[in-house]
Amino acid sequence: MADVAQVAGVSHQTVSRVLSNHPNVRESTRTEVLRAIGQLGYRRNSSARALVTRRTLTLGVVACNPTLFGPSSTLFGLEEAARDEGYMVSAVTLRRYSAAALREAIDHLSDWGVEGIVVIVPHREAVTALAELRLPFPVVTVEGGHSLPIPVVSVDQWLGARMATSHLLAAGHRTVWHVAGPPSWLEAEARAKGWRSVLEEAGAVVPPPIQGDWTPLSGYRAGQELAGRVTAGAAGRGSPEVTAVFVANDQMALGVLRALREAGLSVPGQVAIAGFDDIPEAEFFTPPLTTVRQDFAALGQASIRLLISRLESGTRPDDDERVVIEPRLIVRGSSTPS
Amino acid sequence: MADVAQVAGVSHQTVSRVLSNHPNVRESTRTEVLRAIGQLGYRRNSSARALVTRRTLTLGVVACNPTLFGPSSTLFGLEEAARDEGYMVSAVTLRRYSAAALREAIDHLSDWGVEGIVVIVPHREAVTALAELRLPFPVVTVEGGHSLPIPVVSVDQWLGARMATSHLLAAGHRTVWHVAGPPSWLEAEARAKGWRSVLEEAGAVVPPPIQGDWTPLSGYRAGQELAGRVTAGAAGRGSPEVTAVFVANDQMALGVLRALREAGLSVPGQVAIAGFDDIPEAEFFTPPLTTVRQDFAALGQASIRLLISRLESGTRPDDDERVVIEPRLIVRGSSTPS
DNA sequence: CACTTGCCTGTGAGCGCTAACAATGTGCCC
DNA sequence: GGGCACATTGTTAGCGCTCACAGGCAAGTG
Repeated sequence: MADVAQVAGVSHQTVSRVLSNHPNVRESTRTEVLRAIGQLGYRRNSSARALVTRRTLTLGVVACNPTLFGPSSTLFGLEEAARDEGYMVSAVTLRRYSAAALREAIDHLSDWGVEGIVVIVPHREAVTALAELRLPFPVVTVEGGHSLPIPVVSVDQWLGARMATSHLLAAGHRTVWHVAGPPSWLEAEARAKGWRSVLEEAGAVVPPPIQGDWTPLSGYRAGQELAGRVTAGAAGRGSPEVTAVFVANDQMALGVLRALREAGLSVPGQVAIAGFDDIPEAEFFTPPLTTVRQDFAALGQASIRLLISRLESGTRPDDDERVVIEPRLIVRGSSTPS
Repeated sequence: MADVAQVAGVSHQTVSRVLSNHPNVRESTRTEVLRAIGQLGYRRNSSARALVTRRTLTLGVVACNPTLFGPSSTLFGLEEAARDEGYMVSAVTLRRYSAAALREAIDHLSDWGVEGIVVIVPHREAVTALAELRLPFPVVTVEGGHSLPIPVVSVDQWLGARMATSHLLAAGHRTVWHVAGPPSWLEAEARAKGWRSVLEEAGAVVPPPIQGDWTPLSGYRAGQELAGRVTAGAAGRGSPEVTAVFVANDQMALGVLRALREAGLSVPGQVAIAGFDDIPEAEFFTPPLTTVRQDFAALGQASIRLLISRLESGTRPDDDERVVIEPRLIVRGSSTPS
């Protein structure tokens, strides 16, 4: 910066003012400084700047498996929004979903001086641990559950599950089976609750949910079990007939579809299926999958807006701030005869 | 740090030595300092440290659409590897694939003082622009093409395409059609070249490749065109019969499968299909998709290793350094009668 | 004409840390 | 016992930047 000042024939402070868009700089001086900057290829040192301003303009993100469509889309929207606001995003991924792993990830981010973090880990243990940490900077969670005093941005999972389940019931099915996500995942829990609530309101029998782990393989296994029930159905084993299934995510739904097809069952003829997420592939499944679309990018943007508003207000407003985004039911061939 | 020093009854320099694991510190002093640190909840200021050491320990990543399975998996492996080496990763995503967008992304990273960057943008224009930028820090590309003087880490796309094509030919097909990715993508080009080379070596007719854009929808359209040819095939329009198709990625292959099925064609009975990537869903397509698996996580790890080795050697070794990872053919039902 | 006002610019201090050097204490050799 | 090597600690000087303040100059005011 001293070099630039010398070339431009001004003081380093004037160079600083030009770079910070300070108003009180004569136009001719400004252009002269900018010329010198261009000539020298100068870039302001961010560390020195951060040191004196006490602002790193960096936000941290803790993400769970970012290989999945949802988290990665959220991250995408989040990064874009942060960049527009002049912040940098540093992401850390979680290998295990333990409290220790979360703490380690947050420590790592703290070491680099992030001003705030977004936690995209809809996992009960992790979020609980998060609430217990008293961190010296603001935290926002995405899908972090509503029972903790941490601001959260989420899609209404409960409502989405209700939409899918109601849609299936409305098509005339007596009841709707459910392939659930792992119980430690908050989203899985909310979806299961939504599903159950609709059945109870309708006075329908609530079949035992089948446990999956989000992967297509687990969906496949669940599908095999369901197929077995359909085939053995006439024999009557106390459980209600399987004619409709709400699967907690699209990947598992893919596995279910395959298992049913292998068992010779037609979808939606014999069994209607609905998923959750609306991954790009869902429209091209066999048959195209009825599912619940989540606006992941909006989730990311909202989380950044919330985080930055706390950062810049400086205040620590209500810790129970909530942003809820509505999901949308996308009806396709897996639930309606084509 | 001064506070810690006072509490521990030492100088700030000793505190610094403890934090840097300097050898010459008496054990009793070290524990005393650590105790003070714990008591005060002190954290070393990364900006001040970066300012004086001239090391930010931050790496930048420029990624194209990280919603896709490949890039996001690479990013995942990359971040993990970087963290193990004590670096932080800051990622920026590209909205458009222009030279200007790339420059903007890199500027953004530079402003935050990254020590080096990994560019995961297998796009011709972007990579060419990258080669022309003379950046003051090391750059490594993932799938950045081998024709430029930039170190690159990649899966051998050409070989992967050859594997898939050879596999289809070996099954007895006269020739193999190809649904290609956008020509501006280096991976699309390499896969098309590999496909073509096998056909030429085998003396097979090379059908005109059909252009897609990586999306399931474009695959679906390509599939409709192919289905049309099969049905009209007997009429003979100069083009060879469609009995096998190598699709440049799994998402498009999904679209192709659906279009063929809608046209009443059986896979692999009438048309055999192979894809590329091995996304988690591929195994559960109808039928399960034969595809070429890429080890994306290894790609990310290798890119970090390469980048850090340049960083720490300080030297600027051969700019044509290359790491090539072998792909693997995964044979499933879409290419072989079950 | 002195005085204020507003604009523009320069000066000096210091953000929190590490590198280099200086200073102390401790043990060992001749 | 003097001197040397070594381990341990303290002192000082910046790293490159922004903030607070001071100063200079032109224009307007009483």
